Amino acid sequence: MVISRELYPLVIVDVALFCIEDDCLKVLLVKRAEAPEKHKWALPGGMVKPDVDDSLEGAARRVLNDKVSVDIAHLEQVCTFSGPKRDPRGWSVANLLYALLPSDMTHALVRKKIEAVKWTNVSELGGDLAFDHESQLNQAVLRLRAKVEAHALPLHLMPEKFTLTELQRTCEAILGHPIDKSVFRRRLKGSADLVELEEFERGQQRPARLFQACADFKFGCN
Amino acid sequence: MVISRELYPLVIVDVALFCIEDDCLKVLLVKRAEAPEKHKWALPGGMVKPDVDDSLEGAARRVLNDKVSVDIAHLEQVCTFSGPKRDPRGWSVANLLYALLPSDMTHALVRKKIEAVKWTNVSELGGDLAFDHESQLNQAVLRLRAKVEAHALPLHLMPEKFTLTELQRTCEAILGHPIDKSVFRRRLKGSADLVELEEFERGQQRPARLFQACADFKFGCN
DNA sequence: AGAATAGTGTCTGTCAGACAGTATCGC
DNA sequence: GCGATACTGTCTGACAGACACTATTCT
Repeated sequence: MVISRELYPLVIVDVALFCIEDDCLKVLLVKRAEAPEKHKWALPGGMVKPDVDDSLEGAARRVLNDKVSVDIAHLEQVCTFSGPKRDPRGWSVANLLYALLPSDMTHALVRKKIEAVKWTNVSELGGDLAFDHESQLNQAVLRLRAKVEAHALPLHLMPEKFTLTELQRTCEAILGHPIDKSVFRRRLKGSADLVELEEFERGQQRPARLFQACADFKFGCN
Repeated sequence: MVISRELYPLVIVDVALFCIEDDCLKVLLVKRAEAPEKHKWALPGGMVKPDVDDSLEGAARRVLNDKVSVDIAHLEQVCTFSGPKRDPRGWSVANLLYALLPSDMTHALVRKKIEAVKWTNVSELGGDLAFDHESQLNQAVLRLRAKVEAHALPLHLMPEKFTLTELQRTCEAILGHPIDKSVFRRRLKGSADLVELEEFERGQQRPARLFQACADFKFGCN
């Protein structure tokens, strides 16, 4: 059955999946195995399938499962890109969502239905992404940054247990600039999102106390 | 031509058009002239038409023009509502946008293609809106409030010339609580968005200085 | 002891909230 | 002068930035 592209827009979800690696904010890119934009790097994305998906968030979850076999804790709408030109297949609406992957799961990805996968430092983009994905990625980064600036803690990016210094490095990676240690820790004092553990991380120096996210933590709901 | 609803989602734009009337924040509701949800009050909205629209914003502008004959200065995406159940016609994606109408234009509306139009106080909703429009409206109000709380000035709601007291009343109507006068004015001192005029509004008391938005004002871009 | 990292204390400037005070109009 | 509204001044507390300081580990 042929659908008239003059009558119905394509509905797409694209996902910016972030993680922290080497104290840098990275985003998942996939190499497209099919036209259009074949062999180009892109955000993982795909058509919304009304017979399978229950919502845009569900579609985004399915796409991530299909392409890299991950289940995602946090998923959030950013904004929408639309128009006749942004996809050569026709008038389209791309719904951008972003998601956060804990840093102890970045190596658990399994490539499927695509040519390749990579984590790319968001500040070192080649500038040759498919479609309008570079604009999309910029919007997703801006949104994530805005949340952290509004004092939301990106705990979904952290492993189960972490030190305050690790959390600070994560926030710095997102914001793109250093934060004063005492300012950062002062803010955390009153936070109900963190649970102080009686465990310590032992290294080459003074051990650091470990923390974890509180049970009902949701990013962005203060 | 029949389209398989199992394969392609409906793409809709819904618009929350706000204005200030009697120092209250009001939203435009239209009474639907067609099924589904015939005769129910709803946000103005409609299908995106790829053969006519150049983007979701363009579609929203067209919808407002079609139903109440207004051209809108400020239009912004809020978020998206999706799923198989929210519209009886099938799996749909409703893109919610909001817009601001200057208070000296609220009587310029011309009803077209709909049964009726009304401005409704957002804090006095009957609770019987069509589809998920009540949730949508709540999201739009939250977004508008967040912007004003972040010190964006809702100048698109104001007439061309206005006093600081009028602007304060507008912000209070959006936020839903009073603001201290001196705090409000102190903030405005440094604002590049306002142009101080040499005109005054004369009334029963001491005349108040008039202001207007600066030439390149855009809501939310500080 | 010294290096390294964890964690704290304190000074300062900025700004919001609260509220009182002054200024300028019509009557 | 009086009422009403426009507009300003000032005190206070909360908090961010800057930076120095103490604490605890390993070598």
